[in-house]
Amino acid sequence: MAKVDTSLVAHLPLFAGMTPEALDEILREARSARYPRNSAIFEQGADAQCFFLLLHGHVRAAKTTPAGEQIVVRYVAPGETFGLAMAIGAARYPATATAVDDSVVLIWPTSAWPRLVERFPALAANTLQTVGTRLQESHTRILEMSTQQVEQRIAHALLRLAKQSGKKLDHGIEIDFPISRQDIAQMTGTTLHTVSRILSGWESQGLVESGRQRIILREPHRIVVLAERSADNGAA
Amino acid sequence: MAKVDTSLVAHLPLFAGMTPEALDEILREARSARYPRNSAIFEQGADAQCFFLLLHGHVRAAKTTPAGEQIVVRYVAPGETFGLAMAIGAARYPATATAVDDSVVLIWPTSAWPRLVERFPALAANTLQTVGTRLQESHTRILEMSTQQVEQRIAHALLRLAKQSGKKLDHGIEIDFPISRQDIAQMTGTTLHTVSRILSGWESQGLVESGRQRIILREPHRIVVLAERSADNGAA
DNA sequence: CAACCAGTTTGCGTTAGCGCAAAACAGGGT
DNA sequence: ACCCTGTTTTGCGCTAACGCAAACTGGTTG
Repeated sequence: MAKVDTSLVAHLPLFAGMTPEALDEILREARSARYPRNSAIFEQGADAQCFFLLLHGHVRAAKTTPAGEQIVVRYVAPGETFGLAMAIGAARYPATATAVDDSVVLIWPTSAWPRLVERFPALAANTLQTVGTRLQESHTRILEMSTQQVEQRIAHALLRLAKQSGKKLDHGIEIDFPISRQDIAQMTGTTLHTVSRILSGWESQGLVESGRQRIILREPHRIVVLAERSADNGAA
Repeated sequence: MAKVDTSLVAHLPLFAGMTPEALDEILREARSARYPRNSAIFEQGADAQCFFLLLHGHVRAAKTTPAGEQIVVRYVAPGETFGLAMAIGAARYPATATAVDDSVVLIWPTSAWPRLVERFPALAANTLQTVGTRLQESHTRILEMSTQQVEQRIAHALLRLAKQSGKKLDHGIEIDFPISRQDIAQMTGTTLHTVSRILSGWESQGLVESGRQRIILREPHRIVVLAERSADNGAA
């Protein structure tokens, strides 16, 4: 089994407050794997045999309705865990995970979780922290969907992506993984048509520069203004 | 300090897998309090000095935007915990909690949490389970808001309330705490006007019976049909 | 018992955003 | 270099739901 360098992951929230020996012991139970761009990591409904830690790349977690409509639950950035079905006592994955870029992950068998938690209680505490934060973010998203209109939601979504996975450019920030209009629509609860129209509008105002699965925020500050503008204080 | 009967709470998920002695020790750190109907338990943004376990009554957790709009995050039923800001490492409550009915709660000081978790690791594991479940429910809600129309969302919301806090009647199920049209609107991301219109419609079809802060589902099965109907297979 | 008040109902005009359809576009593979 | 496929753009009509305004209801209070 390939050895994982502890120094690369020691600083992650998941391992906060752990001794190097503990970390070493935990990592010994993991294997690593590479997923090429656009490959499935696991499918919604499959039994949750493993949980994951993303080392490199980007992963999209999406949920599908019986009718086949999808929403993006979140984009996973390097250093984050995903596929934690066992944390909530679920036997099956509640969402589908896809590598949107060539990705490298650490993989633990779900069966190892109880033992690891027993031996390293900090693991449960740290995971609780993470899951709690995600719950908050979820609530914020619900709040936005309930109270803001589409343009503002898209602005927020892009700013969040920029913060989480933005690559600083000379002038602007680029979302550094492939993302389509459709994906943004599924993050914000709208349609790809509406997203396209809005981004076109922004592009003609010089706020963004975008193309095939590529988005650069040229004027982040002005986008923040859009995001925070309430329903009535529209354009002058 | 009033003594709490362990047998009343021993079966709760929060205390799963704990010895009676452990439970006793945990309960010794708690005090109990009573909140009359419509009284505030804590406010969004206040520092999170305590966390709570609801024994009797019902509590509404709501989040407010800077602009003053509200959404209902969830209704807390007896046996559930709330105000777990410390679980996610937040210093302040992310939402406001209000007793919607005369309620009795157990209260622990947030400061006791680290010690309790260290002494009883199962506490963290159980809480993780709970928070994880709530995260899933959140995602389901986002999915619904993205893909379903208002009538279906309201149907789902009422069915959920009925399941969580429904009182079985001879014919039908009554939501057994006061809930207004406005509240339902804030749960489903719509306006009280729209909720009122839809409930009026249902009432004239005999699906529900409702009045001032009171709702009885008379035909739960037919409401399930409404909830599951996809966008296109409308009325015959 | 009357006045009040919070919650509810309903009508009506408006509109943000959807849905369909079709065209333009951009890569990647052979 | 060319085709093929997946993505993006844009036009146009439509409608679900909003927003405002006004009337109504039933429980509570002085």
